[in-house]
Amino acid sequence: MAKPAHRSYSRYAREAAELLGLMIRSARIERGFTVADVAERAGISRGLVHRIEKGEMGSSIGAAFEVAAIVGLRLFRAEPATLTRHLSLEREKLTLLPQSVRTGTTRVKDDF
Amino acid sequence: MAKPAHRSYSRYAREAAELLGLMIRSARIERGFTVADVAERAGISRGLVHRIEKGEMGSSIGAAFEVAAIVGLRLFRAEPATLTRHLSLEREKLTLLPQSVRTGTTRVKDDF
DNA sequence: CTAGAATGATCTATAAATAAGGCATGGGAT
DNA sequence: ATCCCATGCCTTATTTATAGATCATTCTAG
Repeated sequence: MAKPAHRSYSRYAREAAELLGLMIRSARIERGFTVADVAERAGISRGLVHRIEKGEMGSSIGAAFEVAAIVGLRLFRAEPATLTRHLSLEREKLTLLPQSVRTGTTRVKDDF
Repeated sequence: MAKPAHRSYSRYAREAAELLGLMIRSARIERGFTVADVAERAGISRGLVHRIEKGEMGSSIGAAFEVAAIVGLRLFRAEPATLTRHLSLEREKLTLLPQSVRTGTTRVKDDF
């Protein structure tokens, strides 16, 4: 049973999605692409590109990130060449972290 | 389920999603949250949080961004307080751009 | 102004995501 | 070492997103 409808989202999440959509639209227009252009190159429908640019929360990560890549938008302020490097660093960082979180026990809050 | 779409994604889009997932997982563990904790707070299932952390392309923008917000991850390197400001700037920028793109003419916009 | 084109919005059938639950494994604490 | 519990990974029913078509509107170019 999936959830009954109408999810609630935090303001931050909503604004982040809206900002992503606006940045995608800006980048697309600056590059002279139509919505249909981007849709075809991304292999998705025109309507979906439109919804992504509107920042609708239901669109998939894959579609949104693919569109962002097509219009040349850099996620995480990382160049394509350095994104892989960021990935490696993050993977390495994770191996140093505990692989499961134990609740109940006094969690160390000494973040650094 | 009759037509397996099997979408193809660019390497950049895939890596961006994976990086987002890894950063979410790092932030969650550093804060001492379990997957179940985050799922409950986000109002989604445990499995979905898990898939988001794995960087699966099918998960929704809304779920992923909500989880990111819960674990304290800053999208776009913007603080929550400044995200709204970024939104305003981006909206304003868009009003200065042409509101539709004409394909036929190679518009470079390098007008005089 | 007009014509053509891009955008925005709505509808339906279908494909896919999600929730919920269970189960196996592995890590962390004792 | 044992015991717990978080994680990871399935399956299935249901919900939701998506594709595709269509239409109205708005913008741009001429």
